[in-house]
Formats: sequence, structure tokens, C-alpha cells
Amino acid sequence: MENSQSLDQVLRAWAEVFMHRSMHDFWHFMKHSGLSMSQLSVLLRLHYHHACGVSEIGEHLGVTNPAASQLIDRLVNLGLLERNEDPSDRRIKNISLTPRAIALVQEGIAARQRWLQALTAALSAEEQAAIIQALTTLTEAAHSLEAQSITS
Amino acid sequence: MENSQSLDQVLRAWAEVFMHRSMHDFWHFMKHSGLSMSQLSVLLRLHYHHACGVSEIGEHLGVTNPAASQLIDRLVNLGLLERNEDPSDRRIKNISLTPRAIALVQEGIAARQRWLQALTAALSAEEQAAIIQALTTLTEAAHSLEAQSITS
DNA sequence: TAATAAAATTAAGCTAGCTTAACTAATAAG
DNA sequence: CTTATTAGTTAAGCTAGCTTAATTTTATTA
Repeated sequence: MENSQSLDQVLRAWAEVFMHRSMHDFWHFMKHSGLSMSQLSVLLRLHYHHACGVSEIGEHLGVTNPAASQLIDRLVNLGLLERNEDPSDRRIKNISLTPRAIALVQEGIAARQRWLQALTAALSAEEQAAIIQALTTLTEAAHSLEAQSITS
Repeated sequence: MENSQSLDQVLRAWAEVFMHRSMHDFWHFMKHSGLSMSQLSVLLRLHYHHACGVSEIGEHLGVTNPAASQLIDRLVNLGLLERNEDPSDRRIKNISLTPRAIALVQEGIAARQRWLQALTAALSAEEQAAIIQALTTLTEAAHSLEAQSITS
């Protein structure tokens, strides 16, 4: 069929344009916030998962315990993280995002959201319906793939 | 309609899961390659745009000229960049990716491609057709939005 | 041709982020 | 109760990445 590209090509083209844009935006977000990749990784980890101890953050980042401790220390000083003793085990420090950090992460997510909305704003009802269907399918597939990888 | 979410919700959910995955992958790519965010930014800039001088790279990264020069110097020593005199103006050094750097960037892109393929592998023909249509529309919209922003 | 401008580099100095090694405090095990 | 283990921090030292200031080389302009 002349008006239909292969799924492979379409995925490639979409990933290319989405990633190019995402990396560009992320770079500017780093510059604008003044935070490093390591610092933003900590904030994102805490946004997507639950509050946790110092070691878990270091493990997730692939750095040593002292590195995680120092990184957290700087973020605490910046007012982006809170460090509280775990009442059940006073050796553990529970690390969590401050309201300011939550707002910062939300703003980063919202920026991407605005870009996607701009993409779809001028589309017809039919095109929008197709996108709703397609992205719902993809999102579900992503979630089930993630559920699989947890068990493996 | 009960089985149809709003476009807004769908975009939000998709951006969330896609970004979470992308950031996770990107972090591991950095760790695995041993390259910093700044270094990868240079490689991506050169992948998406043409070869250019030192100043342009610094400008794109939002750093000073000496910072760009030093960054490039390290990447040249790593065998990822080539630095050649511009024959038309010998003050300018033309910076370009080496074959090794091209392969590195391609591998990063291919990894994301494989993830998307895994997402769509188990889908029905109808679902695949809807995704082809939707992502083609989104990719075109992204390109035309980018074309607009160049002129503004 | 002499002065000026432009592109890149070098030098000096700072901070972030990482390492390993040594240390403190709290819990678990014997 | 004493010993070992676990969680986290502190200390010392290194490199990357950034800055500003000074320098070198090439091109432009008066």
C-alpha cells in the first residue's frame, strides 16, 4: 500500500524526533535549574519510586555509599531533599523530596506535556481518536513489559 | 463514552512512561559508555546537526569557548571526535564524529528502537495499523512545529 | 602594510562528583 | 553482654567541567 509505511520505520522516525526533542529540553532544564545529571537522577528516582535510604539511592545510581551521601547532602542544602531518621531503625535516614523539589519535577514533566499538546492541538477529531487509541495501547504495553521485567 | 479517555490524559500517561524509561536508559548508557552528559551532548549535537567549529558547540551547550575547547580536546583524546582545520579559514577547526562515535550514538538509538519494537511485537494488525497512523501524524506534527520554531 | 577582529587554545583556579579508607552509631547475633 | 554487622558520614585525594584572563594564529579592514 502506497500510503502506509512499515511499523518499524514509523517507530524509528518517532523515536528519533521524540528523543531529539527530549534531550534538548532536558539539557535546557538542567542548565535552567542549575542541577547536574546526578542530582536530577536522584530527584527523578524519588519521584517515580518511594522515599528510601541513602544506600538504595547510591545503588540505583551505580555509585558508592559515600558518593550518594554527599550528593544527598548538597541537595538537602539546596532545599530539595529532606533527611529524616527512620523511627523503626535509627541507622536508616529516610530521604524524600521537599515541596520545592516536587514542584520542580512537575514543571519538567509539564513542559513535555505542553509540547505534546502543541503537537496535537491542530489535529482533526479522527486523528485525535487514532492517537488516543494508539498511545493507550503503547502505554499499556509498556506497563505490562515493565511488570514482566520486575519478575525476571 | 466509557472506554475513551481524554487526549490530555493519554498524552500525559504516555509521556510519563516514555520519559521514565528513556531517562533510565540514558543514565545506564552514560554509565556504560563512561561519558558525561556534556560529552554526550556534544556527540548528539554533531549527530543531529552538521560538523561545525568549536564556538558553535560551546554556544549550543551554553558554555564558554574555553570550556568547549577542553571538552572537545578530551573527546579527541578518547578517539570520538576529529578536529581538522577548515581549508577556507584556517582559524576554524572543523569538529566531526569519528566512526567509533557514530557507532556509539547509533547503538544508543538502536536500544530505544528495540524497546519500542518489544512494545509493539505482540499487538494485533489493527492495533499496529492504528499506531502507524498515530505516530506518523505525531512525527509530521513535530517536524512542522520544529520548522516553525526555526523562523520565530 | 599596520591595526583590528575573530577563532581557538593555554593557564590558573574553583566546585561537583567520584573513589577508598577510616570512623560513628545503632541493631542483630552469639 | 560482647561481638559482628549494617547504615551512614567524614576525610583525603583525584578528575571533569566550568570560569576569567592572557596568548597565539589567521583573516579582515583602514
